[in-house]
Amino acid sequence: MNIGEASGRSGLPAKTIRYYEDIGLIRPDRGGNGYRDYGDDDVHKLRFLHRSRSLGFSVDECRQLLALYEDKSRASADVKDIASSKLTEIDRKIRELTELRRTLEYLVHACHGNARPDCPILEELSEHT
Amino acid sequence: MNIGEASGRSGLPAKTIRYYEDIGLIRPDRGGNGYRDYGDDDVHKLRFLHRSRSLGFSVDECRQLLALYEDKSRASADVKDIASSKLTEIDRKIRELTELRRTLEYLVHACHGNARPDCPILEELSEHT
DNA sequence: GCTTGACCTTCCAGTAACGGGAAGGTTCAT
DNA sequence: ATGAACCTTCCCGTTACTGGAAGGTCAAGC
Repeated sequence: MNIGEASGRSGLPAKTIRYYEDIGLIRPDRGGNGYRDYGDDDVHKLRFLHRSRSLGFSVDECRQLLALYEDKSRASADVKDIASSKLTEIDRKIRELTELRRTLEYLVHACHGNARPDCPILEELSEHT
Repeated sequence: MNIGEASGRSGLPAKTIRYYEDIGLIRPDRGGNGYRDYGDDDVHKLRFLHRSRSLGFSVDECRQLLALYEDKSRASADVKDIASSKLTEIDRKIRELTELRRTLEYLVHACHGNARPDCPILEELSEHT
């Protein structure tokens, strides 16, 4: 498929997809016309990149995560190390999002209807750190 | 307190804290010596910024969230709108992190000990989208 | 077959969100 | 009073894109 469809299916702008190719994250085929040609697995990777980027992982971390899949020759111990260090980080992110969620929920429900004089959102936010 | 201590307490590099001042996110006082002087509430804000940035919110989204607290004159309906649209996004992020977590967990436990021939991490990753 | 519009290509320049490091002022302990 | 450890501004570099120009390709309709 062309880059437009890959963009539509992955949610990533075509510009970004080309950029990811520039920095070596994905290697699409080329048609005789010079157009990039993406397969379903490319779309999987792009979708994965879209997600993990939006969750606060750097492009380099995404590259590591992708490598877990792609580098079939990598030793399993390495895979475990990288994956479990990411697991720790993911758990932290989930905890923090949950706390942020609770705080916003409070803001929506507790400060109802009228001007909030002293909604303690920031105190809430930092109390649970 | 000086920027070094504010950095230590918030987890943000001093460079980043100065940058956040440049773009108008925080307004510390200045001492007679020209040094920036941070209060506890500044540290709260910085800690909040540190967190929400690492969770994939843009600086501009963080600015909105901070504004929920700071702009006391804002109408409550606006607060609710912004906060609840962020709530939706937070829920999505939590869902995606949970799925990513499950996939990595699988990678760590299911592909144990030896070279993985066909660890379907990407299929897993995209299946649940 | 020829145009037209929606694709695609490369390239170059700009932006956002920092980070490194120079050049110099301040503070504090020895 | 001198060195270490802070702090200041300024400027340049990097990461991860984003916009736009200039031009090639393709499928549909006349």
